[in-house]
Amino acid sequence: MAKAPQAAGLHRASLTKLHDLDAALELMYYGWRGMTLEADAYLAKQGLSRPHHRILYVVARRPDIAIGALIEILGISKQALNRPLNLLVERKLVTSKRSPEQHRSKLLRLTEAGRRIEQRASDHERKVLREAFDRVGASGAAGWVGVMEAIADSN
Amino acid sequence: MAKAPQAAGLHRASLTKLHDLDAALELMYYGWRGMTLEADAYLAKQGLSRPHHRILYVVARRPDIAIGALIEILGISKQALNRPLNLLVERKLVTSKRSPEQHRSKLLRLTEAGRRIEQRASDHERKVLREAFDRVGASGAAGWVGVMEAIADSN
DNA sequence: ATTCTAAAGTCAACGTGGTTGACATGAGGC
DNA sequence: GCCTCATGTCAACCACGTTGACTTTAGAAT
Repeated sequence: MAKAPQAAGLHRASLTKLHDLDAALELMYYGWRGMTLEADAYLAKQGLSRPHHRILYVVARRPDIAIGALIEILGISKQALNRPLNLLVERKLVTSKRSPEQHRSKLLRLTEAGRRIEQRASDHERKVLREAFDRVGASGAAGWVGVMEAIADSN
Repeated sequence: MAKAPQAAGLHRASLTKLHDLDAALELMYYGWRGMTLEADAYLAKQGLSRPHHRILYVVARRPDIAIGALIEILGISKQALNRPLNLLVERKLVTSKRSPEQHRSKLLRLTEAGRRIEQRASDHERKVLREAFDRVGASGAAGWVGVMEAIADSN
């Protein structure tokens, strides 16, 4: 976990389009990168990366989530979760306690520091989105949401 | 290189939203996954994965591209390109020839088989986009493009 | 012709994000 | 006391990326 992501892909375009939807396809790629670029750079400065952010993001929105539920949501294996989560606990960004009644599962929460980092990383992403939405106005934003929902639900 | 990507993330949502843009942020995540899911599954069946597809995609749109230019566009190192590209050449999906006059650089092209796989993989992605665009109509699609361009160009 | 340089190829070491499989621990249910 | 479930941990593996250090190839320059 280190290293800021590099330039990559340069400027989009420069490729001739073979199909009418190639431009849209590339926009999805560069859009994803555009949204995450600053956030990844910020996380890298903190010695963290995307998987850590995903954990922080989910735990922030589901305080007292158990490990098993977190695994489900992230869609990764228990072992894959282990390392990044332990790092977050070591760094005191996440606390892991057994609850009073339900001792069987551990409950995860963000510490103040964890909340701060989650917020800042996500803020970078939200900032990019906000500026884009502002640029195109409410109707454009609504269109974007409609398309993305259709894509997200296409599986 | 093998294994189809697994479910992961389940259904989107189920997370409480801390900010007004959280929904959009998650839409970007699930949108990217939604677009690439089928394509990745298809590629996995061919024993290929995303990096191979990126190579095929670029070479298809820039026939006779040199290795150096490909590295630039993909934004990865020469060594990182080497393995997947060699696999593609071994499988006769890509040909690599020195040109008559410019012997210094090799020129890459897709074979018929390479073109076919590139097309099918990209078709899966374009299909998802097309259905989404059809669902929201031309104005929604235009909004989507506007937002994505703003995001892509935000760096 | 020899030397210099640019493009490409190759090797080794490493980091990180995943995967399985196997096994240990901790705590509630019966 | 045992069973079971949630969690933790170890080892092996794979894919994808990185640097660094070289070699090979072939055009360019003196």
